[in-house]
Amino acid sequence: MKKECSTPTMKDVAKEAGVALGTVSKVVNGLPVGESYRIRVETAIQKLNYQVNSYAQGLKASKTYTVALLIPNTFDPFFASLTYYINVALMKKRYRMLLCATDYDPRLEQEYVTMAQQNKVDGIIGLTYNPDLIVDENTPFVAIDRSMGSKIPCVACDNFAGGQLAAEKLASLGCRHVAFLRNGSTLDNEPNKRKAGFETGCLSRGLTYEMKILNDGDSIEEFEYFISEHILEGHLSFDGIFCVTDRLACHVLGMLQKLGIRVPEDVQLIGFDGIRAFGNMDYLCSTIVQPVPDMAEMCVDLLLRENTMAKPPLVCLPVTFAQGGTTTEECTHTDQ
Amino acid sequence: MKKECSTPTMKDVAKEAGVALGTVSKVVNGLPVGESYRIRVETAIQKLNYQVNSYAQGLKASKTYTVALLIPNTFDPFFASLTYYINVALMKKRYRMLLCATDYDPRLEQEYVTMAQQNKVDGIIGLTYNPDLIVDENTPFVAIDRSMGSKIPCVACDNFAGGQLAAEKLASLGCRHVAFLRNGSTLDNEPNKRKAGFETGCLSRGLTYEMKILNDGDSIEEFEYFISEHILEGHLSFDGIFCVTDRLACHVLGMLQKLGIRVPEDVQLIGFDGIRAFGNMDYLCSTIVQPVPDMAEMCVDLLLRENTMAKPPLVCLPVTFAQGGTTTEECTHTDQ
DNA sequence: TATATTATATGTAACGTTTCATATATATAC
DNA sequence: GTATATATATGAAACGTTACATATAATATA
Repeated sequence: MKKECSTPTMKDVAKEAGVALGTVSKVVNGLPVGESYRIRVETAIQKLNYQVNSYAQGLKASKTYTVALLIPNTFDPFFASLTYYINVALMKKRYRMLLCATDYDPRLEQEYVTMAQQNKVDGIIGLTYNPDLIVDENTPFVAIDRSMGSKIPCVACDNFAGGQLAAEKLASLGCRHVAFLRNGSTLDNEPNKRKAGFETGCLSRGLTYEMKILNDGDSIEEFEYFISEHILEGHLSFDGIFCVTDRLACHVLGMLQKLGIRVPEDVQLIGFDGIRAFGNMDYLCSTIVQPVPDMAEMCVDLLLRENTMAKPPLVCLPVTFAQGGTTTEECTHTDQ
Repeated sequence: MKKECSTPTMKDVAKEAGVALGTVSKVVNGLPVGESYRIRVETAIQKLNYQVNSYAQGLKASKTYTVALLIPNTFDPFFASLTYYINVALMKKRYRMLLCATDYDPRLEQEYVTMAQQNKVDGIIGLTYNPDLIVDENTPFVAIDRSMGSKIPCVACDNFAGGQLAAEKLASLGCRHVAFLRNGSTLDNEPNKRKAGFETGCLSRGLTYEMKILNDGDSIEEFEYFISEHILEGHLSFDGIFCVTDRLACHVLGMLQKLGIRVPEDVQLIGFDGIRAFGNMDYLCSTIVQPVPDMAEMCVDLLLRENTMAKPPLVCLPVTFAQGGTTTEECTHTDQ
């Protein structure tokens, strides 16, 4: 009668049902209300096709059931997988997810954090690269792969153990002299522990090793020079390579093939992350697998934890090795 | 003095600056206001670290600067890329994005639509599989890859032309007898026009062809039987294959290699989508590339168009061919 | 100097909920 | 039949904004 086009409000429902505003609110929120009232309200809701306005709810309750996810992008398979599983974990708890693709841009990261806070999100999960990121004290924040002080919990896989595992795997496959290749962010983040873990593993298994670390901005072709320099009479001076990511491992695989070096016959290659072609097919390379679904669940749990129990500053989840064709099958009995 | 812990509101800023509420609002929204007032308000905002509450704004304006994206998941590279570029396009217009991963579940799709509407989003972009999806009349909706009636615009690449292009490419590479392989959803959606386009292309270039179409639930292994059945004396009876997606093409590539058939020497293989390893590296296979960034931009443009100009029911964006190693290099002069 | 005209700040109502104190109806006891 | 206790519905206030009608100050005109 009054306003035809706009969406109906609780007031409209109340009028239609001939009850008070508060009664409608109770019905909508499942609070106890007389049977006859409930029915009248429910039919009115049906008739008007009423839906609650969660912005009004959010304003009143200052609880919005929304969480922001800051992540560089969604096309990197690791980020894509994390995004998906965090979305699922949030949905399971009836939370919505605001996606914020930051493209590794510290300025954009800060902008998104500010925006998220204005949006009164109930929390932020962030895989960020801005060492000076300012997050408001009373917006819960969970970091992925980066420690941001003792107040902010960080979720990561056990990167150190992963590095160790890679070394041990190479050792048990018969490698003697190995290499570690790393590129990407040089910030002090959790994935950088892969190097320390790998060194520790090499030492404990008697492997000698060398390293090639690229800084931000260095061309990935540097790895090709590095590899070429280690070819003597058609042979590579090392017999195993551990790359800091599967992404790098795939690059390196291409370089090795171009140089006529066979994988895994001439050199064993292990990556890190557990990337599969299309998400459910074979691993792209032999790899240390991050438990992405568990990490996602853990982020959400930590973020939305109600109890005041102190949140752990770092949660490391276990990694596993997966055979992906760039290492030989393990022979358990012979020690060549 | 009063409430220490809670976030400051406009009222607090007004009190701090000694001005009226409306003046603060004007400053925040960049409306004209006396210079001395502006300075006083801005310093107060700085001092209190005030941030607008966009839930209050949303309630008042019934405009939330939020758009929901419904997509099956983010780990499929095509979806991941779409998600990223839509996020970027929205951000460019200062819109936020609510990510809704539906896992192809029609029930979940409907649930997300309802949720999005309650959330008073300004619009929904959806790549959905529920033929009966109910979307409220006054929530703008843009579909990707599926026509949902004349009222709802649909954005897609030119799938028909893509099919044609694949056929023409195979023809110009010297193929005589080709095959079309399709799996995935059998709903009436835009990508299914690839088949018709391919047939048209084959006919116009004098190629004979056969098809193998799998229905929902059929095992992908069926393609392996199909291929095996067409091997006579170690030779495949066709010399070109067009797969409905790169994903399928990669599967088929594996099958062919397993069967000892060389690609592209024995058979040329073309996929569809334009998937690259890790988003910025080589194409996984020779492919018809969808213009994902343009499609993303178009979705956002159509969704947020202010003018009342009738929205086109279907927008097809041009595709291109990309060489990805599963076809031979084109020899422009000889016609073998 | 007094008046008309403009420009700009003020403060209140409204957006659609939830909550809580109040009012009403129902049942129980005397 | 009245008084008391209990249960449940009611409606106003509040959440933090924006917009508009009103009030105030500043400027131009006579």
